[in-house]
Amino acid sequence: MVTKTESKSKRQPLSRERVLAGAIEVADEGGIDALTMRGLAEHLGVEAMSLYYHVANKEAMFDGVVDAVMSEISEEIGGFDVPKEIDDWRTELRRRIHGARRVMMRHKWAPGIFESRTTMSPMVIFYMEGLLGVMIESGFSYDLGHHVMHALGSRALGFTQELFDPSTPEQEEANEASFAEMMEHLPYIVGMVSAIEHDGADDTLGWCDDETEFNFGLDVLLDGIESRRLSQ
Amino acid sequence: MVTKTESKSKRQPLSRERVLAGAIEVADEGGIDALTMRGLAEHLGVEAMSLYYHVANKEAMFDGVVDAVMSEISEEIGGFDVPKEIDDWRTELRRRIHGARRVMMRHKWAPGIFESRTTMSPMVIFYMEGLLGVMIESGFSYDLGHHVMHALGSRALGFTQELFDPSTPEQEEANEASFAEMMEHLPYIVGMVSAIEHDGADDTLGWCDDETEFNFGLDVLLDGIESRRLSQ
DNA sequence: AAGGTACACCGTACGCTGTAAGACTGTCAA
DNA sequence: TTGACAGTCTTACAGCGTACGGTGTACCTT
Repeated sequence: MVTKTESKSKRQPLSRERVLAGAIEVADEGGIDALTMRGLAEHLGVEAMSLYYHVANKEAMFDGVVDAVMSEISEEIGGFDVPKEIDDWRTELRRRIHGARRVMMRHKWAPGIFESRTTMSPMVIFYMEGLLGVMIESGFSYDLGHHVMHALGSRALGFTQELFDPSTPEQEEANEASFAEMMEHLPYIVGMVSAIEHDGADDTLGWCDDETEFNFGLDVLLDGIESRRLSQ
Repeated sequence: MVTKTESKSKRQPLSRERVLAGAIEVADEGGIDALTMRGLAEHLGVEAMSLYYHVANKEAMFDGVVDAVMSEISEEIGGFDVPKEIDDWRTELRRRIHGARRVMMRHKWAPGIFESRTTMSPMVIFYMEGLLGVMIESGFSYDLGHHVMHALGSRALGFTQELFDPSTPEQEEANEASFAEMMEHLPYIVGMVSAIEHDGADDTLGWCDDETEFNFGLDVLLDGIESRRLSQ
């Protein structure tokens, strides 16, 4: 009842920024499924319906989160502007994409929500504009630049769709168990696994180093694109 | 009350197969969000809890649906077995991937649920075994084959992660509206759009022909891989 | 000082979801 | 006839997003 000065100092005001930042915190801590309106409200010391003053609905909140992540990428790579002088377009694209990837790795849930958007985030558009600008200024035709954007797809933002990555150790075990069951019908995969385990050059933890694989795929694409640029 | 012979002839027994087939029907008709346990039950003329006798839970049902879609792909391309004689590995891979893609295009919701799986579907494993087999029998090292599987990613199954594809005409309009607003800050994208609209060679409906773009990306990858195979 | 007004937040309630627990029903074997 | 069991349904519950209306507070005007 006697809450005159207390409530004033305690509760800092809510805002769209605080809602989005809180959403990212909750998702970082508990995964995307932990990000519920009620849960986020509790995290912010507020009631669920209060969020709706700053955000139209959950879907709109996701849009905002995507924009916030893109801002983080912008900081990471020092903005999206196209430099006047470009030594090597591949180096410049790689620099941006790897920066985006670092941010994505900090927020493992982010790829999933980027994929689920159906309307374009302004910040993503500006990011794409930057990539395209680098290409155009390096002698790409608009047509080739367009193709490249599609060919890169989500790789432009630093992530790929790894089919079936287990998020928990139990799932990993389950996968390996079902693998073991079918082994006799999988001569090529079994051969591959044992061949890779044998020399085990570039894998430290599991037998697939995400970073290595991402770079391999990116290099194949960029190399193939370069040869098309030269012959265009 | 007098339902002696009626119910017997009417209700054909439920089964795991009927549940999964029904799930695919519901998703085809109303999208993945329309696929709820209650909705599926109604579609099958049954109560929701009856489904749980044939399927452990919704997640397990999704696993089953993935397997069912993979079976459809298997039929589409005449099985996953590795042929004894392979003329050109690229042609053979393309044949399989395009077959998978046709099935995915019949079930537009399918990519989303493939991406959401965390444990591996047996049928997907067999599909991958087939792709890898084609490569190994064509002179790939296991190491290179492994890289290729990662580099292809979801493209191996015939779909790519197109960032922000609007699923409704309203969303498309919203996108174009927000585009128009930012146009002055998007010189490269504006240039690209007008350049492509200008000659408009291979696009019939929108300005991006999914099929063309998919093939472009796939060709870039396969070409780049071939050159690495030759120099391995 | 008194009243008006707009903003920020909250309490309650509704319809939807997946699914746990247990009761019913029909079919077949002993 | 009796029992067992597979298959289905009834009921119930907790959690979700969010519509609606109310409440408190800050500030401006008179």
